[in-house]
Amino acid sequence: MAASADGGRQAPGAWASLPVSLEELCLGHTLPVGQTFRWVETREGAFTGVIGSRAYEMEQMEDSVRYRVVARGGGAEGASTASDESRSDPSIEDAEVLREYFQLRLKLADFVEHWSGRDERFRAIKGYYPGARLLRQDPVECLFSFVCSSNNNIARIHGMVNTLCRLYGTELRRPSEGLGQGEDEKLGEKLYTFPTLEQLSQCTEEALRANGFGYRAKFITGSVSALNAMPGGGENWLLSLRDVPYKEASAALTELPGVGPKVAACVCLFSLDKFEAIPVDTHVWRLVKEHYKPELQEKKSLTPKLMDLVERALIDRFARTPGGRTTCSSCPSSPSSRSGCRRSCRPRPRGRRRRRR
DNA sequence: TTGTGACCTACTCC
DNA sequence: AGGAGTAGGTCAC
Repeated sequence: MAASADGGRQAPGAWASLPVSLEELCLGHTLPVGQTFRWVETREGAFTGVIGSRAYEMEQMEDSVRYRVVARGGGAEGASTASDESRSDPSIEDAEVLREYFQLRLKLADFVEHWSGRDERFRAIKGYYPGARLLRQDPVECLFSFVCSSNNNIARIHGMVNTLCRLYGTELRRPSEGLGQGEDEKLGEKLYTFPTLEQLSQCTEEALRANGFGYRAKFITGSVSALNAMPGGGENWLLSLRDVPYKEASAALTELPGVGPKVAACVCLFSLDKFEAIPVDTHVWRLVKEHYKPELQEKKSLTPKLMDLVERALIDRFARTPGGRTTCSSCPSSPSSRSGCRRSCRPRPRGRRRRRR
């Protein structure tokens, strides 16, 4: 724990360590692959990003991941999903937030073994993507991030999510000594929480359009309004979807403007514990036609019905047990997620891929 | 039920 | 140089 950061200078946030191997958690295969848009790679193998009301710096080490909190929320905790941190040791809470976010209670090796036994192709390529984990994100953040994702690319989605945070989120406090000076060019000068629904309620379609959201502007304001109309509040309504079956949650989400089957699947998978959700995007669609369902080659467009079919095919292939039940309830990651098909297949033994910017 | 085009924007390819 | 194609789609016909 608490290794000193650099010889002399007192580090504002002490470094601590998560005892996980690269096979269990590789930051480079988990954070910049399109399931979250809140992390910036500040240098090789090191990322800075915000979870709830804490900003973390994380770095991939030989047999662990080290981290420190570089900024925190103010009095009003904003989008924090963690319980009250005043009651217990903040450093314990800091670690617990990470364990929950990275779902470290789930052992990735068990699932890699299971999928390897079910699919030859997975077996052949698994070594190229060690430690690619599924995150458990805040549903509000996840929803609005993926509403921005339609007809879009990762770099631009990243920019839009940052804009939402900068315009409507809460600025996080850095400890006294200016932390991380010098790496701020990539990071931006300030760190913000993702805005709460209440904060998002301030935004207008015109303001969003002026900030480059395009036709997604009315999706965002529309979804904010729809969520605000939910009895008990939109945040609670979204969280309550964790307790209903996947298809039910997905159907409820697609009622929101800007949320189609693909975005709903993303929100279900990345924030609502629906491990059987498979976001069928253009890449998954192509991959499935190429390797699993060649008879679909002739299909022109990807209709909701076909998305269902693709999803079922992948569930059958990877999650079905001989008894006919799926293993989805405990499945930590989907082998069909984009981490598999978008990345080159060059071996990266240390798992630290460069990202193009 | 499926197919089609519009929708914002930036970047790559040719 | 500049148009077409594409990027992790959704919506309205």
